[in-house]
Amino acid sequence: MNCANSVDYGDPDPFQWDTREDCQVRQILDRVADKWSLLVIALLDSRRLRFTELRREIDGISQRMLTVTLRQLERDGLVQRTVHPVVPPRVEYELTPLGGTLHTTIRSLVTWTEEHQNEIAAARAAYDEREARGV
Amino acid sequence: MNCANSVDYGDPDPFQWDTREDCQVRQILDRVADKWSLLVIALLDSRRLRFTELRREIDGISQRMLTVTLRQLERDGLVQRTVHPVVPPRVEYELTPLGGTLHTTIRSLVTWTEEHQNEIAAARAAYDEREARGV
DNA sequence: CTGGATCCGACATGATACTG
DNA sequence: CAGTATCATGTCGGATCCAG
Repeated sequence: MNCANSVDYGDPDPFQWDTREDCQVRQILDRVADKWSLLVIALLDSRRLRFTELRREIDGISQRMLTVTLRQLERDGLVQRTVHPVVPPRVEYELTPLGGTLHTTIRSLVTWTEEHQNEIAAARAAYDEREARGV
Repeated sequence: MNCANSVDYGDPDPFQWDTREDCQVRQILDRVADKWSLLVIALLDSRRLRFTELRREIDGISQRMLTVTLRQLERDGLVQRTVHPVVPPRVEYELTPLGGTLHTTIRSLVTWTEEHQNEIAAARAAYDEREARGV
């Protein structure tokens, strides 16, 4: 990880990654790999969605968490928020160009999960089975 | 999302994803996109690392969380745990073939973050600046 | 060295009520 | 409709101690 944020402690690991806590890359990873952020970004593909539409699409998200998540994504320049000065208010969210590049990556993560969910389920079952016999 | 886990409620969204809470894909996403899991998988690239080595590489992780994370990854069939019956104990962790496929995807997420960290930092600064003026 | 078990506090999140 | 504010809570995760 090329980490702009932390001083050089020396002793780089063989993969050139900075796994230190104050590393900016790690902080951003926590943000974009967040449970709700992931879903919002994956949903907003070239669509503009209203607040309520997003809320309806993402089952289980509370109003508060949707608000918080959208604010963070907006702050990070990944999502564009557009307020239409009408009544009742109409606010639309869409990916910025930067957000679009992240969308691709996150999509591949979702795709990986879709493609391998059965293997994972099988691995879990096998593990639990071994576990049960062991105990 | 092709979701093996939940019944069909009808009304699929235009992108064919299942964003319901009981969706298996969402549960797996939460797991693999977890803060610590991400780092462990990203670090274990064709290397076998011992528990203590991992702990040293991942700054800020507690013993407990490393143990918990590794157990989850092992259960999901992403990480192989090898115990050498020596004293003191020697336990090594490495990616399974399945874990290797995930490694690639996660690496691309890390790479994205590395490449765009400056844009994000700039976006944050701009947002905070606007915020400060607004208030 | 590699954990398991326990305790406990902090923070993230949910629920609810209210507002422009 | 799209939030904000407040309060309640429960989970995550750190610290610590112990064991094989």
